Amino acid sequence: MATIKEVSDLAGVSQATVSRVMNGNNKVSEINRERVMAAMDKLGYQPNSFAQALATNRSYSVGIVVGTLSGPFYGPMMHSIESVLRNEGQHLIATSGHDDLEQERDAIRFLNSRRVDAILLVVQAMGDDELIEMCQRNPNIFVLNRYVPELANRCIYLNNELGGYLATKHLIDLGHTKIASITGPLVHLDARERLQGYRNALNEAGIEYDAQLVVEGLYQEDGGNKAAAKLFQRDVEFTGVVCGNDNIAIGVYDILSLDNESPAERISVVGYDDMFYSRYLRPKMTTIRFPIEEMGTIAANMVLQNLSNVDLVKGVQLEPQLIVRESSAPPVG
Amino acid sequence: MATIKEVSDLAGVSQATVSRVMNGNNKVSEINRERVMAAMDKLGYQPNSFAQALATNRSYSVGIVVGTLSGPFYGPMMHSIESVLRNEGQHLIATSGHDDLEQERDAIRFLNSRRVDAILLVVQAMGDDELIEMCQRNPNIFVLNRYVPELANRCIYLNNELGGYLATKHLIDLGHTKIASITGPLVHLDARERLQGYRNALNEAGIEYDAQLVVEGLYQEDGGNKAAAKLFQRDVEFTGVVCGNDNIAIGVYDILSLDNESPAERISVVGYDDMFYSRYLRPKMTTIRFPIEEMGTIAANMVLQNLSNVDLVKGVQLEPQLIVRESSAPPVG
DNA sequence: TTGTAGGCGTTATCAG
DNA sequence: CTGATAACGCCTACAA
Repeated sequence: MATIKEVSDLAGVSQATVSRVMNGNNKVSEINRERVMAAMDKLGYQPNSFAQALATNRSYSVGIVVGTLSGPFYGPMMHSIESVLRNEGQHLIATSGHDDLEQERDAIRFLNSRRVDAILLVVQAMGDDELIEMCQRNPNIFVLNRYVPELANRCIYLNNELGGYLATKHLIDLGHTKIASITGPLVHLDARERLQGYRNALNEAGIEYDAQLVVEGLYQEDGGNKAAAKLFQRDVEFTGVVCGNDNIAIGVYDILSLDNESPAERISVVGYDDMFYSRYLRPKMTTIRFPIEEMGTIAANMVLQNLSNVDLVKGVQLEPQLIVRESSAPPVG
Repeated sequence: MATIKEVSDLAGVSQATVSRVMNGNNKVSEINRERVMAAMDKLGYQPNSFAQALATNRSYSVGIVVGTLSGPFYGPMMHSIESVLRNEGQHLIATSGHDDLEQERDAIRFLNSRRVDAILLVVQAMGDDELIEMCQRNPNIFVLNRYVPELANRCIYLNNELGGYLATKHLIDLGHTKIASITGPLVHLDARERLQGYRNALNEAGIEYDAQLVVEGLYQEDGGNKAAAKLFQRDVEFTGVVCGNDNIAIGVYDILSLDNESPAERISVVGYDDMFYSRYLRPKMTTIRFPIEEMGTIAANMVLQNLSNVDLVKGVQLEPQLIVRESSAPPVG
């Protein structure tokens, strides 16, 4: 690859001049500018960003560590982040932590040695303490989809309790009184918050909380099926189920279909997250929308602001929204 | 951030020695090694990869440009690529081209100036000629999911014709003779190839090709609905539909459901790609599996080989596979 | 085994 | 407006 020196030689000017035209410094004569441009063009010159970064101490890139590069959750988020970053001449370096502590650490190490201008963290495995310590060392770290009180001004997170409340309230409004809940793993704060929202709605409606109606499931693949099966095996009646996420809700769909039943007939089901495929299910799923893209956009903007030395006073809490589709209906009988 | 100099000062050795312990050079006395390690630790030292890359002319990172960072297609691919790369100490820098020529060029420019060790291209907008020219300049570019004859040894692609054949053959084997096809945009080579596979199967079975039964659709979102609607409005009979991808097949699902019909009852439908959500649909979709992850793995390995100077003699063609689920059945009557 | 010193490709300061 | 030249942080002969 051509270097600045080759360009300057070819153009018959100094390296400094080449550098100047690259960086849009206007103190260059028109004639020289043209000569330089021509030379660059001829050589297919691309500045070496390592050298640039070394000299300027700026990398013009921000790093993100997500759970996985695939999946309906992180994808849209990275997408929106990249869009706004790119508009400002920044680039995104994406790494994944696979919800594994060592890998998360490794990813962060990588981004640090890459001297990214900022780091976006969407991590599960790493504990609050470690997070806090890192943030103290590095003022350009932001935490997504997670709330850490000590890091309040660098967190962008969802009001999960409200989501759980909305889902439950929806069923209550439809007339349901026997409402079950299949939660995500309760080690996760968000699962606990969603459950709390469920309790709040129940409470508000004067419905007593019944532990028999609550089962803990997994967010992944068929964690939903297992948990749903468990619920149906218990000897309790219910006409609606509030789920920890869409995957779990799909598990309920599956269990119902074993009896040739469909959601909303005898049992209403409400998901959570509104993954893009939820609308492809039949019946279309009633769910809680999680503004993933918006979270990404906001995060990216916070980064940009921080980089231009605007003081960040507080984090951002996003509101979930109820999306009513076809999997919920008034109880029969 | 601490530099190598600070570490060497603190450890009371030269920078060279610090560099040696970093790079696992064993010609360092145990005592000095320990001193250095302690110093690094104390300072939270992270080598500056810009400086390293500048000095070694190696970045230990490979770049990829995909259509979008989100979506069920690119995600799994990046995921598998990152996995194998990471195992070898390489990192993935992901950028997106949004199927837009300027953005694709920009992404490539970025990766070039990042001096990535190799570039993986999954691009749509860029023409063959431009691709060829780039590959000539840079021997470390690979083309995924696309076949360019002149670049045969750096392409990893799918046997699309076979896929179209398998889908159609499946319906024929079930007893169907009136089989429609909703293709992707025929400007795309893969859509044309899939269509050709359809023709081949028909031909082999002695069924005459009927242009009335073929309609061109879009791969995205509701491109399927529109094309399906068009097909159903034509005055032709058919009992099976072979689709250009799963999205299009979902369009057929939707159209059928308007009449309260379900796939496999009167009309069988076969998708293409086996997106992960296809199994969540009811009835579960019969489709052609596209080994996306495998494509990623292979690509990553090619990169690795090329980096260790193994000569690449040929590209790789992957075989699609028929996945029979519930949306196809023998024709009734 | 260790240290010295030159070089990697840019930027930026400072004279001209 | 232009050109030397000293950083930037690290690696790597070469010498000791």
